Amino acid sequence: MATQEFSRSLPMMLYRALDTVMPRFRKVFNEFGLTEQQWRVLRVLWEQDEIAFNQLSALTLIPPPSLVGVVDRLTKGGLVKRRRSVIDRRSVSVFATKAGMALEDKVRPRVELAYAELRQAINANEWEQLIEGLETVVAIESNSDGSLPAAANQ
Amino acid sequence: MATQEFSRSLPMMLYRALDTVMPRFRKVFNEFGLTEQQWRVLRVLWEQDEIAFNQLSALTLIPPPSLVGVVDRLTKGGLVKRRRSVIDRRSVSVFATKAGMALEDKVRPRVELAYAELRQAINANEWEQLIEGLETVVAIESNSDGSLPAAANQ
DNA sequence: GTATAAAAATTAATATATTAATAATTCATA
DNA sequence: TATGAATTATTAATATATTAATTTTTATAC
Repeated sequence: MATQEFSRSLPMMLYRALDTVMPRFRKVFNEFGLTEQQWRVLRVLWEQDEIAFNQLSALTLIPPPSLVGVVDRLTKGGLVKRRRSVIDRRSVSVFATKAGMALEDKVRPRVELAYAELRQAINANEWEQLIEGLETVVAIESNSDGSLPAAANQ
Repeated sequence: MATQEFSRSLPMMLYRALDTVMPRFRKVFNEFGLTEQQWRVLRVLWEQDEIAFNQLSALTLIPPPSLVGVVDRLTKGGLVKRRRSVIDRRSVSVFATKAGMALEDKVRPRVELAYAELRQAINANEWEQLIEGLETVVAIESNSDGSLPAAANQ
């Protein structure tokens, strides 16, 4: 039946994979009062003292309009702060407060344990192939209109 | 650097893959005034005359609280209708109206063309391996608490 | 048969995604 | 150097996701 074809399409398989793996992580985030997106922001800031807003958006995969709210709520929680650039007053950077930095020791080991358990559930070779396959997808050139370049159709 | 490790983690790679492939599809949906989720519902109803609400949720991967609104808006647009079961009055089924069915001929070829273009951008073998890898992930047993079964840690 | 539990859809509250538009600033160039 | 274009973050409007709670109905146990 063709509905099966739909269920096994690349987009649906990607969504199903996320639905399979993310709940175990979100459970950890929620224990610390964090949302998934808030954790992603902190995860980046733990390794990068201060980062431009647009780079933070790129690294966390959180679109700018959403990131505004995520940073707002992290700021309200005392975990991060904004700083406006003096050189280019359009741009804003974000950095973690002491409280935000202190969370790393508590949260990160728990998340990495969940990740290790996930990895152990899958054969190492297959895991590697999967990541490589996803990198191939990500490497697809996409124009502003979302269409594929002509060179790809060969 | 460890941020690279984060960017190549399975969840982030899944998100990046979706961010790469979905815009070209959403562009088509939007041309017909449909959201991605609305299209998913119609995509199922085009092949299944009438379907239980909870099965529609499972097939579309739209969680029930979200699906309520999606079906509401499709109903308001005259594309689907609800029917309450006489046998079990808790359950509801959904079916496409004539207008909803008529959309198939216009929308589906456009979506399938976009899908074909996407497939051509990736080597056929790699595509197959990717889908298989995703199926392995989806097959992971997940308990209600989100942890992996002990048998998986071997 | 009745109380209790379970199931199904829904509501509620909050957070995030999507798309378009806007305000402030900087850049480019004529 | 003034002006129009481009950048950056943000707001706005709507749709969806997440989690918990609720309502209605059905199933179960006693």
